[in-house]
Formats: sequence, C-alpha cells, structure tokens
Amino acid sequence: MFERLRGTRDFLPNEMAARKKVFSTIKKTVEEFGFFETDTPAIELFDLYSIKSGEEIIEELYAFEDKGGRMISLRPELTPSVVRVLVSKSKELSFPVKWYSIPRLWRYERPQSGRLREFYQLNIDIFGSEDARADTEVISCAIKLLCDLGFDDSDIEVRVSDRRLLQEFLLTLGITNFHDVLRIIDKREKISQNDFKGMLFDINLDDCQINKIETFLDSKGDLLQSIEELSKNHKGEGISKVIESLKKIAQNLHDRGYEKFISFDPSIVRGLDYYTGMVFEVHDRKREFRALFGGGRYDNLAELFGGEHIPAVGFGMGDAVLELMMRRKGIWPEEKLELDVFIATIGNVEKEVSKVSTVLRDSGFRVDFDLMSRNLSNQIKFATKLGARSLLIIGERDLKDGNITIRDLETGKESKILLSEVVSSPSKHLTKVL
RNA sequence: GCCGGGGUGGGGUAGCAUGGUUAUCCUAUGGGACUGUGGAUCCCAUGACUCGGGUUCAAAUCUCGGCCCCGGCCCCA
Repeated sequence: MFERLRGTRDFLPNEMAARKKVFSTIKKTVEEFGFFETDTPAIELFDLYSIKSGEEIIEELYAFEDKGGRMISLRPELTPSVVRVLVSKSKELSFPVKWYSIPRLWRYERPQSGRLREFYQLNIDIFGSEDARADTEVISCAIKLLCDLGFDDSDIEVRVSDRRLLQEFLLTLGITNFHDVLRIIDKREKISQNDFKGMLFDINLDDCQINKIETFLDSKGDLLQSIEELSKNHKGEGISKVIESLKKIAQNLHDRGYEKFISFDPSIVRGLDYYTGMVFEVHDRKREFRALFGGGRYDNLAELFGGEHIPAVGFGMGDAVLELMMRRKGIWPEEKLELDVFIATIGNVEKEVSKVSTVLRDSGFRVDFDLMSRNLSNQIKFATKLGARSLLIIGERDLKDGNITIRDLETGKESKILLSEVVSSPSKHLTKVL
C-alpha cells in the first residue's frame, strides 16, 4: 500500500462531480467577461522563478535536475509562465489581451487549513491596458464570480487600495525603507497594537511617524467616501494622481452596483515588490479563513523578463479556501454520482440490452447496465448508488409480449411500455439529468 | 524549520484516566435466502489497535522515539 503524498488530494467520482460543477460555473462567468482560456506547461526552467524571487520562495519550489542537466521546477504560480508567453508573442498579439487559466500548482509548504501542496488556482489577467477600466474589470469579475457561486455581500469583502498611495504617504513622512515598513503593515491585523508600534520603532521610526501611519491606515471604509476624504487631506502631485485613478475605479464599481462588496483599506499591500499600483484582497467577512483572492496591477514584470513594457492587472483564486468557504455556507454542490439510465435485467436478454443501450447512448443518454449477473434486487440497489435517474427492467417474461418496465427512480413511479417504443423515441420516455 | 493536538477494520466510533478473557457498535464490501418489484429485510463472511524500542507476569491502555494527519507560526509569489 502506498500513501498519498502530503498536501495532495484524490478526487473520487462523487467528489469530482461536485468540483466539476463549481469549475464550470467559474469558467462560464469568466468567459462572460470576455476572458479566453489558456494553458502552459506544469514544468518550467527553475530560473523563471529564481530571477524575481527571494530565497524563501525558492525553498518552496518542487525542483529537480532533468536528464539534460537543466534545473526544472513545477510551477508554483502561473504569472511567470503567462508573462513568458506574452513576451515571446507580444509582436503578434493584439492588445489588450484577456486570458484566464485554472492551473494545478505546486508549492512545497507546510499544509494548513486552506493551503495545500498541490492545488488549483484560477488566474485571470488583462495585459496591455493601463486604464483604470482594466482594474475595474478584474475586480468586477471577481465579485461576479463569487455571486454566481452563491455568495453575497454579507459573506465577503473586497478590500482595495493602491501601493503607491502608501509609498507616497511614507515619502511625505520622510520614510524611504518601504520594504521593511510594508512588511510590518502587512502583519498589522495579526498582531497587537503595541507589537505593531514596537516593530516600527525597531526599524527606527519615531512616535510621530508611527502615529501618523496608524491614522492613515485607519482611514478605511467606503471606497468612494474614503477617497474623497483622502483627496482633501493629502495634496501633492504624486499622491493626487494615485487618488484620481482610485476614484475612477471606485466610481466605476459603484456604477456597476458592486459598492456593497467594496471597501477601501490602505493597509492592503499584497506581498512585496511585485505589484506596482492597485491591489486588492477578498476575505470572508468573519475572517475565518485566509484570503480567497489576491490581485492587483503589475506593470513592469514583462520588462523584468526581457520584454517590452506591458502593463498588467489580474488576480489569483485558490480552490482550497473557496471549497472551505462554500462548504461553510452550505453551497458546495452535493457529492453524488449522476447517470441517466440504468438497465436491469432478468434472465438472458443480452441482445436487447445491447440494442437498447446503444440506441440510448447514441441519443446522448448516460447509460449503464449490469455486468455482474446480480439478482434484480441488487441491480436496483446498485442503480441507486450510481445516481441513476431512470431504471429500465428488461425481463424474459415481459419480453414475450414485447414489454419492458420503466421506472422513475426519483418518484418511484413505474409503468410497462413496449421495448420498440423506447427504441424509436427514447427522449419521449426518458429524461437526461442536467 | 518551529510549536500544539491527534492516529482503533475501507469510512465513522466504544474502550484508554484505574494495564488483565475472543476489542464495541454503526456503516461499507463480498456471498446466500426470499422463485419478477424488495431503491427492502434476514443470515453468513471480510476486516483494525500507525511503526519501533522501553516498563511489566501482562500494553490499544503507561513511557520514549520515528512516521503520518490536523491546527498554528514562518512564508504566502
């Protein structure tokens, strides 16, 4: 016996049935927003990840040397691959490009609630547009997606900010070590106020600066309103440009009727160094789970990869947290098998079974029948376990008059019918699930 | 890598504090009976103390270590 690798999952047919429904909802919504599906290899050159990442990230790669002596890694995220494709094809693509993908990703991390070593992640990105409408489109798609899955504004909160806002603000305070400060701000929710102050103090900020930072971070709330206030309180060329673009995003989201989902939160910074503008995060309102989405604008990644300047905005959504949240709300689909027709037999009726099953399958029904020569009772039991909607009973005795029995397994109603009748017009007597 | 809580048939469990007959119950799976209606029922069978060391006359039970699972930290691209 072999054990499943830590942090990985097996999906049995009934579990897979539920996942398929969720994934198809996701795909449908995203495609309604005009995104096209892409895919890239699960393996890439190790360097694709080592170039822009720190040592800690590299430690979490599933990496190995191939037979040609190349260092290879399983992809831990999709963005580098997509940007690689984009850079190599940029001359032949017409921009903006709206792409999505639901890759399987691998990260060698310690599994926790909502975090696994192998998982799926929906990625959507818009490349080529710097316009605030692109940012809005991405955020709207995230919101619509959650609505279509069955969530509403009482379940989730989308917090939006812009990294440049915080940076410009820190500059006005004379603070330049963004990297350290952002890191601490990112932790603020998890630690006490004293620890927060202490950590900032440790990197040589004074009380006055710390107080101002706290006041600034607390200016969260309704997106439009908060931004209006910001623009009153913070003048200056750099900062007003950022505020202007946030205002556009806010107004646009408002026009789409999504204002209830959105709030402004200047403490959202999303990781480090990666993002260059708008950033957003989606959480459950109770904060029971880790972030469901994270995304934002990353305008200079293509250049980092040796291409031309291609502005980009997008997000990633992992399937693990999504499943936890949907289960908590009771909207994860039922894990049950689905079959349209099961044919039960009594005696030697092989010929008729072959004929009927073929006709039904040709008409698009999902059909199965007994392969074990079981008695009728056990066949019915088995049909129920397969989730069959309808049951056909073909028995030697009734067949002498050309009859078979047809039973609706959901209502329990059954009737006798001519076999020839079912064969000539199956859709009249049987229904397909879905 | 660090910290905490756990591992009893395929799944879910009782037993463990206070060591002592054949390890409980539900479910699942397989077979059989009811001679074509039973999505049943009844009968039979299958099947477990995570692994290794220690204490003891005796360990599922106490103890140490490994492995694995769950949760948290770190990190979260």
